[in-house]
Amino acid sequence: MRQQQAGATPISQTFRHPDILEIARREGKVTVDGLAEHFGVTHQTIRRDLTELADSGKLERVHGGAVLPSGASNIGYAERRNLHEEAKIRIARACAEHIPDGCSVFLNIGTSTEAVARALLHHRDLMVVTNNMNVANILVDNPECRIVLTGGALRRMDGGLVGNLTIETIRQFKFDIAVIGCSAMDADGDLLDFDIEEVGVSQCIIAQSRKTFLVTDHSKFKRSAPARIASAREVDMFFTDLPLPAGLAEKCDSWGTEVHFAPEE
Amino acid sequence: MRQQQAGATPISQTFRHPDILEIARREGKVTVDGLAEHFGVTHQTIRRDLTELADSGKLERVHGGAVLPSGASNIGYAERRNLHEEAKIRIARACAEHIPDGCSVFLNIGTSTEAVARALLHHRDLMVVTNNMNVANILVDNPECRIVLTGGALRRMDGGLVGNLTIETIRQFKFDIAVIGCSAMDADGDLLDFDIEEVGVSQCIIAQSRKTFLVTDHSKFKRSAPARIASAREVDMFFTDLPLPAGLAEKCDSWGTEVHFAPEE
DNA sequence: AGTTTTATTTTCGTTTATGTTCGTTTCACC
DNA sequence: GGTGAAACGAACATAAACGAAAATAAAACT
Repeated sequence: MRQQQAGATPISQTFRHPDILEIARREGKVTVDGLAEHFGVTHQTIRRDLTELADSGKLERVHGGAVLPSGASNIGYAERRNLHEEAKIRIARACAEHIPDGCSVFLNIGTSTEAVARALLHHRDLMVVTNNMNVANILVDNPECRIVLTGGALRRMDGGLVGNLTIETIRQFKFDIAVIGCSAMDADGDLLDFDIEEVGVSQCIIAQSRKTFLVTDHSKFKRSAPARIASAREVDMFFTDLPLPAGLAEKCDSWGTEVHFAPEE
Repeated sequence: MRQQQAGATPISQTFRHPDILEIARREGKVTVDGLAEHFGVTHQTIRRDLTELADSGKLERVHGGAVLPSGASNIGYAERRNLHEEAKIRIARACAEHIPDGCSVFLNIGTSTEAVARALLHHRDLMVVTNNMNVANILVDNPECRIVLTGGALRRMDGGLVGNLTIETIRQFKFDIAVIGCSAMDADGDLLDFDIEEVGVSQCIIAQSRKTFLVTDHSKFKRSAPARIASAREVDMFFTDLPLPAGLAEKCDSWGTEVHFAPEE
């Protein structure tokens, strides 16, 4: 009976691995041939090392060797962006139609708000404040849009700027419209998020805005998340792609929260 | 039997891809001929590389080579970036050699500091604070670098984040090294700038740093600008490409300002 | 001692990257 | 608006690189 090491961290800890990484970082790349000679071992052994290092994300395998990982950690994010992409675009377009030219808007972190940014590329005379570097990079292409970034540490995962600087920045503004996304939404109509820090930011944004727009695709209805941002009661307009779960629609109605569905084309 | 890899990431991997991207980012474009010679491979091979990079969205294919995807930055600035490009790269490299791994650095606005950012792509465990969005976009590719952006309004001209938020952010840090550029430098050894607001920022940076590095190419010696940042006396290391005008060299010497020339290769 | 586990080498069939050739498309110059 | 040269992509050949599995060596444990 063979025992297969399955769980946890299958990181084989060869003493070569640190050295390989060191060389890779110094030279930018490593070759199978070079390493085999350097350590006095077989090509096959080096290949196994490189495969392991690549599997754990420390290196990126190429034919003949390996290189440092390129675009860093935003791969998972890039995939998430493609998830429900068409729906997000439709939602974003509907949202953008309710954002008049010449007003001040906040866009927070998330793929949905980035989609809104893309939909705002032809609006005029906007003033957009954001804690999302991707939003800034997108709106650079709209020459009639003033862009303000909040300060903060850049989180590669999603381009977010996080930290206490963010809230301090937001306090200095008063927005016409806050456009926020959320990680999940439950049956009570509560907006939820995975990151407790972001919750504080979102709450602050809502407090500083005359109107609050929520953009969320239907997949968020099925998920849950630990931190509570606010109730949909505080949202003025809610943009999504599919009809709301039973009960939620009535609640929004009684709260005066306008629900807008982005029509499938 | 041909196996067609359909889903996921069909990005073929080769040593050349990272290099090609780096060249493209530096020069703004790449040519098939140039790359073929640079790597010592066939045109056909380069074409394949470019096709793959274009398919994955990293580049945009044109007849005879490839360019950076359109979205990015504006053109006037891109042109200025090419001015004295080789010199800037040499200067930046010399500067980066004096920045040890693991330290905290501020990079301010300017093409020269962006070049330094590119030279820091393989440093480890850095903490970089900047008021320059381009610097942030460059250093995203260094996974071992923490990036903090100051808040502020985005100035499209040069990617700078300007406004009172910047100084407030800087006050919260103490840097090992401040890397600053300037618009001009006069015979008295005074650093000058066109923008009065930036002067305040630069002064604040210098005050908050243990060491100050200045990066400037020789063209700045011939120009003048209205606002005074500081004297070269307050600079610890001065990186440039050509010998200083008469008189200035002696002054730097008497002030204890180390002058480093980036050698022409 | 003996046995199990782990790391490496050896071997071999398969995959992949690259160079070569050639017909087609695109560009630039007249 | 035509024409020649350059650039392009497809197809094929080949040599290098690859992964899987068995053989061997070296530790680690009983």
